[in-house]
Amino acid sequence: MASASNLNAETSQTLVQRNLELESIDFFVRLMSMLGMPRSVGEIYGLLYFSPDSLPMDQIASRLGISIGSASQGLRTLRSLKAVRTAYVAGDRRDHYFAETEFRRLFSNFIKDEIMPHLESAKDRISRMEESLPEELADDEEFYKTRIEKLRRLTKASGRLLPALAGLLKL
Amino acid sequence: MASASNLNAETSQTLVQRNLELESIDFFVRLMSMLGMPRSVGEIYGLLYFSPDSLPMDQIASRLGISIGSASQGLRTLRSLKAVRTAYVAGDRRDHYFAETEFRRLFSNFIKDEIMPHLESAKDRISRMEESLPEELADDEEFYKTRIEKLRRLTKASGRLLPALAGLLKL
DNA sequence: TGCTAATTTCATTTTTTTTTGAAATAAATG
DNA sequence: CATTTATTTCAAAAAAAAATGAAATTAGCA
Repeated sequence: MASASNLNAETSQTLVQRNLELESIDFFVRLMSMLGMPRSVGEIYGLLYFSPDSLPMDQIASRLGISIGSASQGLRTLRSLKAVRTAYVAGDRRDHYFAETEFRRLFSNFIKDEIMPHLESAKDRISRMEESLPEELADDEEFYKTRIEKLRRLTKASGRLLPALAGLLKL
Repeated sequence: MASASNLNAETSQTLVQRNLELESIDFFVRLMSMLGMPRSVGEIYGLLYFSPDSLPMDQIASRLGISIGSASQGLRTLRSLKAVRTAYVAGDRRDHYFAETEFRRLFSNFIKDEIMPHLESAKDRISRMEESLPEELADDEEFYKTRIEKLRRLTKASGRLLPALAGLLKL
């Protein structure tokens, strides 16, 4: 029953495989939570990362012991980050998910979707600060100008650096 | 009363200054929350960032409308990141806080304190995976080996890249 | 088209995180 | 050294985030 693979992929799994799966889930739960993602998202990705076969949502949910609601939401998040994709499996009308494992691309999607929008709105906020300033602040004027300028440099540098980051990721 | 500065720094503030302060608080609350810091921490830093005078804890709390408990906790966090420092003010036994504004250094502290420890433990977890593997996985063996190797490369690259990041931050 | 299985949505519940406030501690002044 | 002021700590309350589960929707199949 060990390695004949997926005649009945829904049930057979060696202990070694299960152990890896658990480590993987643990690994990605932590990683994702550093990136501000909920536990369930990390669990799902961790499960799929070490799954040789793609898995339908209901199996993801039952293997992880989470609700199908959570699974659906989590998969939506992962899909939007392009961290999972779906595969057709003949004779099964369920969607089958597998992990996208090119971290470079994942990262760059994450930066584009989750970080850059914030940076954009930060720019606006800084502009508003600058506009609010030009009254007559006399002695303190320099202080405020300097601080605003610092923020501007910070956002500018981040806006350049972060997208470049994924490119530097030589994996 | 406008610009004579701090004879009575506890109370006098122009509208322009108050407006900047609010924008700054808003700005840093968002930024900090992206980095997983609680609201109060962002508020405190935002307040101090545009404060020409250093401020004692009780004033920070009352200006922000937060409890002194929160202020104490938040300042502890900021201190540990070296994002604020204290200044002596003659004839006042309270500690007076001001914002450290060198973002490059702040960043590198953040990476060192909040990210690198996780990366370290990730390495261990990957080693454990590798050790658990070397039974006989036959056909699937390659799959698992590849995936583990990918994780190793990811953590290795991150461990190099992240600390270097602060250096690249030319502000 | 009608039926059934798969998936999504979302109000409610649960869990986790953050804040509060008051008691404990520490530190400075007279 | 006693008293007052400043700060920390931490149990309890409040707020925020995430998960659940059941109803609604969608999509495939006969």
